[in-house]
Amino acid sequence: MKPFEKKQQDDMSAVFKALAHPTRLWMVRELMQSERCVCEFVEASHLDFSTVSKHLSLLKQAHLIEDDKRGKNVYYRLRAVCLVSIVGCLDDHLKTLQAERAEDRS
Amino acid sequence: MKPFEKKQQDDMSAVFKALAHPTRLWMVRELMQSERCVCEFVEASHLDFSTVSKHLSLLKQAHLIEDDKRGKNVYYRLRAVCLVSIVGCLDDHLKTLQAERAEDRS
DNA sequence: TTGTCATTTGGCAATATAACCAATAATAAA
DNA sequence: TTTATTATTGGTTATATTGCCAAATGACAA
Repeated sequence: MKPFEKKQQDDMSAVFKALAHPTRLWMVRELMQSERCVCEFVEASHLDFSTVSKHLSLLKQAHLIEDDKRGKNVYYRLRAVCLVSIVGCLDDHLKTLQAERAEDRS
Repeated sequence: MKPFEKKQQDDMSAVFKALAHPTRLWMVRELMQSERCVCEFVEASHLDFSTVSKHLSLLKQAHLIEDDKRGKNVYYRLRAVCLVSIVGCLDDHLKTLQAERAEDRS
């Protein structure tokens, strides 16, 4: 594998790693609706401010979201548009699996 | 969040977790080409048989691949067709980012 | 049956991740 | 300026993940 491909591979692993936590996946889904500030995530999740901030910064490092400070607040929004189709794709896949399991039981 | 949504969320996290390791991502890419038996992965990766087997079983648990034993060998193949578009999508996204960085440097 | 090959499973040590608290930074309001 | 608010960073502990080795399984061959 060429170094370029290797890097691409590692970058993509980082993307999946970023999405591999229920909290971060929930955050991405929220951002698919509209931008949110850190405090909104804190309020809705009942997690510590520091925990939320670290989750967001991980998503940012993976180039999936971006932030911008306005007034006292930091607002995050989706950067990788392809997330919408990826999550949609997997929702369908999981629904199909569930239907198959229901089928097997009947 | 309803219990059903919660489960869907956790299932999807499991999918991303399964994809979040360079070795497993490589395996998925290989399986996008054609089915492979465990020993082919072992040979190509220089990892221990047990390590390879565990990676594959993790992908299987996430319902992304399926296996079938023929003779002495166990063959794995892609189960989640949507992986092709997901990986393609992210390849494009990462290429775009790289192009942007090249742009910034010039 | 006995042996051999391909794979899986259990166990262990090294490393990575997640959550909290405390401390710090940056901005806005008083 | 001082204080309050919002967010990030550093540190610690608990938990999860990864990779290897050794042992167990399962199917075919002799």
